[in-house]
Amino acid sequence: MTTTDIPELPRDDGMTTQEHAYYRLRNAIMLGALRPGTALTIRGLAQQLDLSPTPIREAVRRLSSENAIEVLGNRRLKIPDMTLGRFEELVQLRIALELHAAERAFPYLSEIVIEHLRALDDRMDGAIAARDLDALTRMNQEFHKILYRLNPYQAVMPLIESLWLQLGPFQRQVIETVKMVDVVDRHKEMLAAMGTRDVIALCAAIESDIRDGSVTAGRLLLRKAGDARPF
Amino acid sequence: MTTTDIPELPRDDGMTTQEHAYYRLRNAIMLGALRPGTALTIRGLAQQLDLSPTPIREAVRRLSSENAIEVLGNRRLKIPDMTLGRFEELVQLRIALELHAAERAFPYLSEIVIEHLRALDDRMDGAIAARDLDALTRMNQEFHKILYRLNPYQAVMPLIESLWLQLGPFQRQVIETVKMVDVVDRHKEMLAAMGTRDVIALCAAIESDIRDGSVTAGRLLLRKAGDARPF
DNA sequence: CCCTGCAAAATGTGATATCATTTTCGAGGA
DNA sequence: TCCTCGAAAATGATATCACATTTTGCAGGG
Repeated sequence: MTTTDIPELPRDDGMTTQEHAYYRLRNAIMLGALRPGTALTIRGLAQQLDLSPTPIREAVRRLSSENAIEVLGNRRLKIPDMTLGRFEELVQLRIALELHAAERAFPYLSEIVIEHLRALDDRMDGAIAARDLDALTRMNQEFHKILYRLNPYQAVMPLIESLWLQLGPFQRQVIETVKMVDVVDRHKEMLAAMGTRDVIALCAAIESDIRDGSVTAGRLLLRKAGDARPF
Repeated sequence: MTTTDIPELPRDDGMTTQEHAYYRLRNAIMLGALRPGTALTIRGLAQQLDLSPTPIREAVRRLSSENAIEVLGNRRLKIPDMTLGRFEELVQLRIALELHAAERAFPYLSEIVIEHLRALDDRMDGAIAARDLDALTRMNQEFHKILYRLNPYQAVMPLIESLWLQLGPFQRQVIETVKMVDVVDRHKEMLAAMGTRDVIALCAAIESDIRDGSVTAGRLLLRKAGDARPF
């Protein structure tokens, strides 16, 4: 068994063991701590997180339902492989869903929220200066999430997060390759569009934001072996 | 405990107990056998399905990750309530996702597939004549699924199915109220559009198909108590 | 008739044990 | 050196059990 480190995560009071395991695994996947193709075992994870297999299996099943973990026929688990075709599919889906979410959140935009997002963006500049990839990823997602969740009738966020979860394992390798400067510029564009209440410009900025990370990613996947061979 | 009947479902060979429980519950929810607001208990379900609580818990967790079952803070489970706001949100999401899926599946359309869909549509006419709601629902979903899954890089189907799952408990009441004639007409429109390879018309037909079921549904929800009170 | 409080029953959770499969790995042969 | 095969180890699945918490139902008081 490869001893992939699952980052620790504080356990809130009243939190179920299974819940804790779920969020810890989820966090690890989102941040790219588990690479595509990584094989997992329930007992191995149980040992790593120092829990019994039962809550681990439940956490794993939840993640498998979100397509973050693949359950193979022979009852073994792995982080899904990334292929060029799947990657493009996921990116297109992100665009479709996140633009939809932004449009429906737009009427709920307030000056207070925009100010909040501005502050978050400033902190992201700090994370960039500090080369803190994990914090940057987390805040980037938080930025989008705050916007999308303005719409009080929430059904879209879980779907978007499933996509983030599926892209997570691969994202790490992308970010490590890139200079990571573009991301934040797009957020500045998004903020400007929000300031002038320009929904078209906002959507355009979001689409660019999503695409930015994808260009080099696609190049990475192509450099490997087209579509057949997993990454 | 209300003894809500969970419809039986054949258990394929090599199928895990947990998997069987998952599909059986999923099927029950999709077909609307469990109404919104229904309270569930793990032990109760275990007794009903004649299993131990362990595989039930895993199945329930999977469904909770797909937002088909709500896990309340006090550790109790229920089928989520339906409100007008949530319903409209889910319908809008269906439209956004299914049009996206149809567009991306379109290039893979072949005459054989269209013929297959035509045959399925004929069988749906039979189900309508026989007033078999369950079969109709199943075949209706199958119809859409066959189309969307033509695109070989599948990531969208699980998201769409999560939406179907969330609409399922409410759908039953809608269908029981309506004369159920429109649905199939839309499928004929879809088939016509496929025949002439007209993607615009196909998308329009799909959108109408999705909306059709929603009009009366929205009216049902309004007749109740606006948005605050659950259905 | 309605509210309050308390004891009994029921529930979710998580650890453990057992069983059937699957994987691992090294010995022996080509 | 490479392949085959079989035994040992590891693994996933599931039932069961113990425990803490919650719900339920009823008795007693207002």
